[in-house]
Amino acid sequence: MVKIEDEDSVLKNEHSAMNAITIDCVIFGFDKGSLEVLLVQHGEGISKGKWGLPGGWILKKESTDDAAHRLLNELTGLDNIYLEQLKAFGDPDRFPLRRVITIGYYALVKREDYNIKAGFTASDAKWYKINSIPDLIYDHNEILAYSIKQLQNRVRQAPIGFNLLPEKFTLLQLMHLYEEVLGIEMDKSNFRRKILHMKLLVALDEKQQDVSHRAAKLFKFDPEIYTKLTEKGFNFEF
Amino acid sequence: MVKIEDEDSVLKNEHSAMNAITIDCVIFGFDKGSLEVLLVQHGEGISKGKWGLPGGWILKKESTDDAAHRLLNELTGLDNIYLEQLKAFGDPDRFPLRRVITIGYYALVKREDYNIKAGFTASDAKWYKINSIPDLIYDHNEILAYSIKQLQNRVRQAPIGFNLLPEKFTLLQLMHLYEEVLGIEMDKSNFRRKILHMKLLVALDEKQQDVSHRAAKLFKFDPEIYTKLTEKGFNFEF
DNA sequence: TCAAAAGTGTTATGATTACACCCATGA
DNA sequence: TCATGGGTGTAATCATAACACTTTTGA
Repeated sequence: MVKIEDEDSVLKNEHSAMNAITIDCVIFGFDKGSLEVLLVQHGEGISKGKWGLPGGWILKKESTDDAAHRLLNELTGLDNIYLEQLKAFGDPDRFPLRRVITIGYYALVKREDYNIKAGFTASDAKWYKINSIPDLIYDHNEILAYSIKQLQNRVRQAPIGFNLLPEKFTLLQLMHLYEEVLGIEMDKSNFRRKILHMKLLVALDEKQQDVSHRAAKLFKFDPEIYTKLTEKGFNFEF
Repeated sequence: MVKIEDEDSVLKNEHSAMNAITIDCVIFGFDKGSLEVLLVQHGEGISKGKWGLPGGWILKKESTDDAAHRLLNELTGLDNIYLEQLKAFGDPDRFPLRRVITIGYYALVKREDYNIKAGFTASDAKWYKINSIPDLIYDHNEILAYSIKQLQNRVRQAPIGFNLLPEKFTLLQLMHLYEEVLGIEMDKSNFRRKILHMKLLVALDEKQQDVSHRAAKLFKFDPEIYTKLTEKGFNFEF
């Protein structure tokens, strides 16, 4: 079971893992027009009941990236999650018991894929909307704030936003995602023109189901053009 | 005296500092139209004679940012250097003796300010042009490559490039800096229009001295607009 | 007087913005 | 039939790219 770096695991895990460095992970999801993050609750110790970012220790034989992937998998059961390192957070007083530096990561998951792993209950892990985040343990509010800025930057430079959407999506869903992440309003018509002009999307022969208005065309993204744009970046200046 | 993380200091410094984490720093300079980095030479141990990035240990009571500033100051004598963290490099085999994770930083210095510190000789530290970097110790070539990419990104989003130039500079010097960092050619006329249009620069009542052609007007940047643009970013899409 | 760099001006093209408008569909 | 979102069209404005041109100055 994944733990957030807590007072107990500090004492228990020293022998089997790197003992001055942890991983903390901001997991983003997008649901009903809202950007959310997955937080976990401390079970024991002095921070009992408080929420924080999921995290844990780095094993002696694994890279930090591997450690982050492993922790994510233990929590969500998902492989192949989009994951990027943020940076290291190294304030000497960030962790109360002793000096621990943490490496921040952020992940983008499709909410349709997400299922809480056995070992976790609804009271252990919960999605929080980005604008109603509680007071978190240690420096986790700072890490979260940094991750949001980073997401806003990255989303305008590479087509990573798709990792938050279902395989098939409508143009307006995509636009709402950008509006929510960037905190701005966009023009429907101009957005359509711009995004279609990039040739990144493939129109499907399918329409939305079960909506109480005109059904919109569904799109997916072209994986070939996606990798091309991810490598050389793109300019999404809204 | 600054050390790059070497086999000796691993053994000597364990008691006084964080022993599984180091700092490595890419120091960029701009001289005669070329982008350069400052490398230091290993004095002892199995990597004797090889070049690497300057780096060192993090003291128990200092933040990672403070550690990077301290190491830079010990090496160059400079305070107030422009410094940004890159990310943590955490491959389990990156350091040969045992598991050490390093936090990469990059710094931008004005070559006019730079003076090698007492304790260093010319054979200890040397500027290398970006396109003739030797084979470096550990994963330092990887860290350097990453820092160049990061510099290219940042330079197009915030006016940080000025940290590499003297206080007073001509528009063409600035343009050549961008050309060198981004590895592209630019149009003089279009560059002038674009950069002046941003209102970031202040024209001085001074001209270049001692040039064998028409002397160019000197500029400095407006610190107020500079901070504004640094906060909200700018778009330098060349 | 010539080379070298400083500095200005012009035009075509394309992207961006701010709209207004029509369409399809379930309640 | 009306509310809701889906989808199209257009004109004004602005940024960019490519280019030719003039000016200044030391050697």
